[in-house]
Amino acid sequence: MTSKSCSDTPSADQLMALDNQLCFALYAANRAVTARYRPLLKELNLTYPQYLVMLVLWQQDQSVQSPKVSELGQRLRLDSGTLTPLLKRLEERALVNRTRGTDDERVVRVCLTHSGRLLRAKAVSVPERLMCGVDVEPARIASLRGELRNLLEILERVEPSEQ
Amino acid sequence: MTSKSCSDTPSADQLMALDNQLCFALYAANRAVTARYRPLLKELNLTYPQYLVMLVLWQQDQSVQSPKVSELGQRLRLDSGTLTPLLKRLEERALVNRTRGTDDERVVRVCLTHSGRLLRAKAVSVPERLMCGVDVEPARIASLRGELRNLLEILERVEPSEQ
DNA sequence: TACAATTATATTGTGCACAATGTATTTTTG
DNA sequence: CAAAAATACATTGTGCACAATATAATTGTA
Repeated sequence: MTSKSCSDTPSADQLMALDNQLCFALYAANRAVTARYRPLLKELNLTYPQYLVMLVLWQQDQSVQSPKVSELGQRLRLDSGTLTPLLKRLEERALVNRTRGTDDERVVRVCLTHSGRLLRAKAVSVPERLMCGVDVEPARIASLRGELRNLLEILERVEPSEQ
Repeated sequence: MTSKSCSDTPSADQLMALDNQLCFALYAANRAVTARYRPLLKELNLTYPQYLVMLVLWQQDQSVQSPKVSELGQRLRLDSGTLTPLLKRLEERALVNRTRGTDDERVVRVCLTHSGRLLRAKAVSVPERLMCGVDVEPARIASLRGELRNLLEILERVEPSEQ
């Protein structure tokens, strides 16, 4: 007998099978979920990443200061190359204002406009309506969400040592 | 007492909190995982979606017939608008051949070239190396993958009735 | 206080995703 | 068999993602 049994060392074929990869499951599930959001967000005229930005802004609307672009980026794990044009489109639609800082002229703070705040009322029904007609127990959703956050946290913790 | 307790009916604020949404957990985890693939795939000069296409082609290389573009699309849940330019780029790099069907001139079949087949040898180490230095038990990965496939299956089953 | 290093955002370019539309080729139907 | 419907890709346009680079402002340092 060798030190490891067959079940311990899957073949290269098995390791490379599409359906055995976490990456593809994540990739496909993510697109299936965003596809489910799409018709709901279309009613708000928002894309999915734009909706995420609005969620952050709605959540922090009570804060003393509007978030910087970099703070939105940290929260959503997006860089300025993604956020800058996205925020400009939201600004064109008068949902947000981008204002250059007075003390530090490098920073841009993003705050909601009146219509941006109003849009929240139309968005509150989205989370409930999303899983309408989909037979999944809320507890399983919550557990899956927890597992994904755990994975994300571990991956982000490891990065600094690698690379 | 009302018919439902507070814990049964979370507030709109709670429902709309970014961290309470499955969608964001999926979105962020997916990008974190693909970011982990990126340096490994750069050694093969493949993007992540290109890698997924190659995985399908490597897996089906023994098949009697090469897959159609539409079959790749079904497998990966991608449409021709995504696949056509991606496959053209793989063809430019001489990893695949795209050949118009002889019997049915509408279909395009995609097969591996010699170098496309050779590239597999360089790719076999990717799955193992991916989670190197990341402290997650394989069993948890497998379970998460199962949950995601389950979710995907449910979402795809529901679609036809809705929309 | 000059000047180097750092910080925060913007710009450019490539490659997905996906909706909408176009085009050529079957297949079905009257 | 001809016209209509369906099929399979291709094209176009918009909006992310992200790498690489640029620009401007601030901070640290000799």
